[in-house]
Amino acid sequence: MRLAMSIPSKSIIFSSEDDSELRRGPWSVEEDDLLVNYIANHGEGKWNLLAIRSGLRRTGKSCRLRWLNYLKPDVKRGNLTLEEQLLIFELHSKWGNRWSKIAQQLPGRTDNEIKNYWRTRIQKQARYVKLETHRTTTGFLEFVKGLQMTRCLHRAQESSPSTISLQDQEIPLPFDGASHYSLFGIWTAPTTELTSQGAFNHLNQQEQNSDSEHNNASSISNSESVIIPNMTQPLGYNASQVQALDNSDFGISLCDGYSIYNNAYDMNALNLTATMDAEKMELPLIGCQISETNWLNMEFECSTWINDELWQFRNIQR
DNA sequence: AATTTGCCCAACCGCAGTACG
DNA sequence: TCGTACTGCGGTTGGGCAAAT
Repeated sequence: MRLAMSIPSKSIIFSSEDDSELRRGPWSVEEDDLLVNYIANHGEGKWNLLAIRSGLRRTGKSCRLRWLNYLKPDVKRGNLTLEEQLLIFELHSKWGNRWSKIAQQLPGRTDNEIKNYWRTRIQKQARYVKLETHRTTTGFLEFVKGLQMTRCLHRAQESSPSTISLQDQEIPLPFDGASHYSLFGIWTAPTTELTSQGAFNHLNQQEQNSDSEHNNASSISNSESVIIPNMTQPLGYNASQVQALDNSDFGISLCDGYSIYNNAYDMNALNLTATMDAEKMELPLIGCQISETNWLNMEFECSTWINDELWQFRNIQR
């Protein structure tokens, strides 16, 4: 655990002749103590005043951030649990990048922590997916197979709970760099159109509606989601489209049209022409075949699976 | 052993909303 | 009603560290 460093960072601004210069960068242990003691005696709030009276050469803003994200006693440290990952994923699908709102649902977790988690874990997986889909359809197929595997495990768990402990299982997913059954989830982005019948059914619809109007442009509300069944063309990328995405400064865009970097759904990316080879590809684990004309169904089924995974997993947890 | 690369996350920044005089 | 200060939020940056080369 990286704690506050007592060694001043080079980013800390100070002046040899003027000791009142504001400090920046990592907090020292002494500063932490000062802040904790002050708040213990005077309470939170009035951060600018606090910064002045406490003797800290920090801005009030910096003090507030340090307290809320690190020093506050109820701040939970350590890795996010599986349940927390699940909840983050679920809430992000609902609220988008409203980190503080998501954080409110995870006691002890800060918006900053959740934001960092999302950016690092999810982007890493997104890169993997992109890499795979760039070259072949293998990524998608592997992804689907991975899901199928997890579903089998879930079903086994349901039918014989004593034989398989999902909690203890390490279920490798092809798109997940980590070996754990983590909730990676970005792939599920296109599934929002399924929410009326999918995993997020249980979300309070009224709340969804009221929240959707607060969503900023960087996120997508359920009402804005793409209705895949209305599409007349199978999903898929052709080389030029993938190349176009590569050339984009936004970097990561997934085959579902979701861009990690700007956290938006690229509707244009969804309106793609069929480019898959007509040849059929075996999916042994799933026991079905995919042809060009089946890609739409494949996408749809995949969406359903993912929603099911979440839904079933929640049930298992309960 | 030295260097490079990539990941993680604390901290900062700018902006918007709110409270208050 | 206006101006200012405060607070909260989301996006971004950069340093530390460990793994890879």
